[in-house]
Amino acid sequence: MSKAKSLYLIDGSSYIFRAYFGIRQFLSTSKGFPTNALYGFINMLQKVVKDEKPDYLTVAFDSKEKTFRHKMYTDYKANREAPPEDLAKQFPYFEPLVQAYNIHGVRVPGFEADDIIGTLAKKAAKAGFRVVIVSGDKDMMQLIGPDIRMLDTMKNKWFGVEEVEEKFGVTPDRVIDVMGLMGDSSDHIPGVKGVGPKTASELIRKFGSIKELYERIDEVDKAKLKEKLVQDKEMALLSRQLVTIDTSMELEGDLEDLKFKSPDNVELRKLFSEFEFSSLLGELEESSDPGESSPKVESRYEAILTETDLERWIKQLKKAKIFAIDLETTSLHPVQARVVGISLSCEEGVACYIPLAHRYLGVPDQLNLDLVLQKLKPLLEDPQLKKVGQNIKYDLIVLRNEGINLQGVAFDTMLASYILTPSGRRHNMDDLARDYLDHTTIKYKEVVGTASKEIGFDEVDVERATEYAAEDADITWRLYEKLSPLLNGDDLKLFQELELPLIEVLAEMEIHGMKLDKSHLQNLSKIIQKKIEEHVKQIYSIAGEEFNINSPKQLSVILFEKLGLPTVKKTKSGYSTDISVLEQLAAEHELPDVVLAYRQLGKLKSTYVDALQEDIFSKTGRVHTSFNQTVAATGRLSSSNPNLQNIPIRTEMGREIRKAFIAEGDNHLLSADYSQVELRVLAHLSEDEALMDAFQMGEDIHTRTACEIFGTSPDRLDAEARRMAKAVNFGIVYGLSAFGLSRQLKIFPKDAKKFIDQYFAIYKNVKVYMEETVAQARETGYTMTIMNRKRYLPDLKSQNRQVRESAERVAINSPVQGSAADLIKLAMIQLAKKISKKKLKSRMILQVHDELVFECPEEEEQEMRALVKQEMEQVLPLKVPLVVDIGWGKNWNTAH
DNA sequence: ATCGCAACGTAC
DNA sequence: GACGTACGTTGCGATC
Repeated sequence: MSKAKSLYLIDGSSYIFRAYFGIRQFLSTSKGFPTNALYGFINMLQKVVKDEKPDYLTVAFDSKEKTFRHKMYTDYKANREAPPEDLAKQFPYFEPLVQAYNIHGVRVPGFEADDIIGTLAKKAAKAGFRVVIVSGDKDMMQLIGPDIRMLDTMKNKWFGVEEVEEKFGVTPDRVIDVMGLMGDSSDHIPGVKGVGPKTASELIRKFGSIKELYERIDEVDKAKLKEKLVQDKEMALLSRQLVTIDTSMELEGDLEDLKFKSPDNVELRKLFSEFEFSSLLGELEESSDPGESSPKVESRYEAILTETDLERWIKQLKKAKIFAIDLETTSLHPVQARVVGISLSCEEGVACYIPLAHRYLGVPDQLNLDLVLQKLKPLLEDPQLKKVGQNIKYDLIVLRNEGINLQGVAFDTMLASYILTPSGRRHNMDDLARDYLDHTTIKYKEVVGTASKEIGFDEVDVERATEYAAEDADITWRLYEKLSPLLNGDDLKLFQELELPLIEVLAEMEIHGMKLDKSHLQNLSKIIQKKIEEHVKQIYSIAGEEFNINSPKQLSVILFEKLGLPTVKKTKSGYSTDISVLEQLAAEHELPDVVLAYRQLGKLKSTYVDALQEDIFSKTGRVHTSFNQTVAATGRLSSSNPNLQNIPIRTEMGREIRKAFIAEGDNHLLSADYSQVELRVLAHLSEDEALMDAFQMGEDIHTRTACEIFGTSPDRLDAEARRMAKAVNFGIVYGLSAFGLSRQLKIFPKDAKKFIDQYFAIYKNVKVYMEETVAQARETGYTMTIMNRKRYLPDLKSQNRQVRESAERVAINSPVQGSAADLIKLAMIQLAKKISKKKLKSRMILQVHDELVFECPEEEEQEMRALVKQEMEQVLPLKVPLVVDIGWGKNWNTAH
């Protein structure tokens, strides 16, 4: 332990930008003042103060004026865009903040933070300090030496002489020469054109410096390179000067001024409350409690390589009754993943990693996979021993492949976070650890290697794998301890009664998968390809030239420049060519219709015919989607890899694609879908007499609405009127506007408004309900579903009308969409239970929001028809009946 | 080569 | 700008 006093030099300006761009979540005060950069900056400061306990500390800021570098080179930092407005607003508060921490802040006109830091670093190192530069900027690496190191708090990375040599291939004092040659695009430093980091480093290693390089330029053997170097000689010399940090500035005062005292809590409290940082305020109160400061958690991670150690852990876990588990595997796709290692934790800061299938030269002796699984199996299958995981559905599926039926799943940190805050944040472990534990995790990418050469986890060094994997279990455990007290009341009920039991149901569905008829898809591909080629020919001939029809940009040129068609709608970067635009243009020219036909076929072919085949497991001929439980803000599920929730159905060709979704062997598919479930939910929630009546009488809701709006009887109703009423019915749930409806129906906004007014005149309480829902959400901050699923909508208070109105539509839609999601999820759990209890061979295989698909043996048809209908319709007693339509067939098209 | 975003289109 | 919730493909510019 060195006794030298430590000096930490923080690169303030760079951190302000990094904090702003690093915190994706938009933070603001209730008045809408942005605070995300301030928050990130404070986090960094706290981290340095708490973790590093510096003896001396200063924050350096860039000069507000142009610096001496601008005078040397007018283009310096020329491609820096002006800071975003949100960020600029926060600028004035950083210096007061630093002051409140009782930290000496420095800003010198005409100089950058780098120069201040460089000057202080050299001075302090000379005076015997241990210096740490807190920054992420590679420019700073030229300053590193035996007594000067660099810390990047955001990446939790330390840089010493060795790390610099690793990065630049040269010692720190030669970094400026390397950078002079390679330039720095972010600061608009040119360097030598065509010379990148690799070449630059090689050259400096050979010649020692730029000066030497040009003196011995004839020794450069590659002619091209030599030419480039000669051409840009001046630029190289100038660039070197530009990247050179000034270490001999005249600074007022002396090092003793930088001594770190304790923060001025009164000032800090003022600022934190002004920024509305309630969690920071809370910490402030805690820390000012004398004698109660909790020590930082020391983590103890170990790799398990002997049976003795394994037994010791098994004993611990049994004693704990609940533990966190996390698997490392060979694949992101759980159905084909094999276990590489298992990590476990049942105490904060303590975790183990059991490497099982690491394979690389010199790998230490690992415990046998089967042996370990056999030893752990009784624990994992014991429902009394509770398990905690982060996205534990994944681990459940992988373990199932290894013959283990995980029981006793009591907590999923990802799911808990989703219940608490379904939207506006990510639920992955890295983000959760950062936000709830203020801990920066080791990133998976950092372990499996850099972009270009990524290795499998089984090739990762056991020591490194342990650091990473054990941390995952530790963090999962700590998140469990943090989140479980936050999850209470309605949230806890929803979690325990709906989302947790659903995990296993979804896992079974994913494991089972759905059979696809590959040869049918291959045939379709050929047929569609032919049609596409015909369309392409026709399009080229009409356009008079060949171009990429898939490129909206190129298509725009043809439509709007060459053919001179009128522009209808703009996108961010040009003119829109989407479906509504092309339909409108079809009246003026023959091309748009062909493009529309081409687009439709192209979409179907690329996404649903060709790409889908890639997802078929060749062994079984089945696809295994992932049902994500923590993505949709309303509580719906989502499906990916492949997405089976948006398989076409509306067009003839779409239905052809559905025919490729088949049942295995003699089995059949049973499809059960809720009829008008969202409108029924709306009737229930609003208790609107007319709407409830329509459903209670078993009427066709679109026909009923049409008759009411147009004042006719069902037998005299024309199809057109019913179509419009249908659009109104659908639109209502989304919070539609007269303008939106008019565009959809291609009628005048005036007429659309009439329809909407008519609608609300009939369904009076629907309007009342919507207004009340928005008002209540504004009051409480969130909307709620039938099962008390919350969705927070801070934008309801936005000053920006557009933002606010959008939030209001969300407030109207979320309870309806979310309640429908609750209903079907509950039905899924109950159905799965019944199917298992009755020992049926039928399997639930898909959920598409209001539809469930089962794969059934023929002899179970009658029983399944009755069971599914019964369970879905009676899932919860609503004020209107729920109706389920059942279909049966060999493929999804005929079953639906 | 790889990444990230925009535009578009499919479903409910 | 104007109607909610998702995911995947393609093009294309930026980055390495």
